[in-house]
Amino acid sequence: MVKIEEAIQQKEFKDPFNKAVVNLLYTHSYLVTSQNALFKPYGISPEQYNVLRILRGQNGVPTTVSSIQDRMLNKMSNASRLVEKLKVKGLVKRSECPNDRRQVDVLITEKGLELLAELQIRVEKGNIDFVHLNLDEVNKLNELLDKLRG
Amino acid sequence: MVKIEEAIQQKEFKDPFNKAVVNLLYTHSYLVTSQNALFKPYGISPEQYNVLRILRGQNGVPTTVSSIQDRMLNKMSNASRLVEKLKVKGLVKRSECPNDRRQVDVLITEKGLELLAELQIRVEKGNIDFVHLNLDEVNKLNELLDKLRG
DNA sequence: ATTATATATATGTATAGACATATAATGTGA
DNA sequence: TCACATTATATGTCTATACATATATATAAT
Repeated sequence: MVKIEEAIQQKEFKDPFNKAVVNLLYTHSYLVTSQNALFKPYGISPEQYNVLRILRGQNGVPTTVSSIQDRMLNKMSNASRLVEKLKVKGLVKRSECPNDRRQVDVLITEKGLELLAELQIRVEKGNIDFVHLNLDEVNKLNELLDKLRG
Repeated sequence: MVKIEEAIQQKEFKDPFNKAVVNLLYTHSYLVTSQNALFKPYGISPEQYNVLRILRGQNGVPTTVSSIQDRMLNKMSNASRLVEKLKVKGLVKRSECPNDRRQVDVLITEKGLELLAELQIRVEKGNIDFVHLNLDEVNKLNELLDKLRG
């Protein structure tokens, strides 16, 4: 186990709260770097994968762009552009919403579902490998992260 | 306290390990968004702030670009370009290393130290506010994050 | 000394995040 | 109806991440 102090060669932190923020940023980078290696061969980014996951969760019910935005892991991201990229790859379909022409209905395609299914196996297996905690510890971590955000 | 399931409207996760990865990505976004509001008025990004912090930690001893890279929170980042941006703002100085002309010595300037000092007060205060945990909990979180990375 | 290899830094390019603004459609109140 | 605010989506721009590659210098091998 490499403590955060060693990992970034910083002797000490102002307090454990500031240390936790740095630790979280650093651990985030560790996870994302690990995940990127998985996504690379599939020509899709983690963020695009996440959008596909959201769409599949709808079970065939079309979703608007703003609804995707609300459910994204990063609220500051840009659902409109991600959907556009997925459309270019043929992984989603976009259609004008009939009752409100401002809205856009988004649906995952068969091709999207197939790619997602294949990717998901690897991502879920990878995530277990990346997290070097036992079951009690990972449950505790989830609890602390939920509480952290207030 | 908002559980991750509510926050991103996902009913359940494959297992607590996959939940933890998603929880970490989401909590990271929460922290970064909170921090950005602090940095905005100073015309500097969190990443540039982090480079300044690394440089100050050297106490006047010049640091090479690759040494900065090693100590960054995100190892995939680009120290060369961040240093260039800080130089344009007059916050760091770059000079060719005499004993190895491939290397570049980087030093924080007076202006950089002043900006860092002013920012640091706000960032450190902010970090305490953002992390809604008590002392025992935050210590436990640090322990779990260190262990998570293996 | 010459060639090959390794290292330090810089640069090119694509995607995403952060944030402001534009555009179009809808809803609301006078 | 008309003016005005609101909402949904798209777009523009800058910074950072991710990763490949270029360039210069240093080191090692022959």
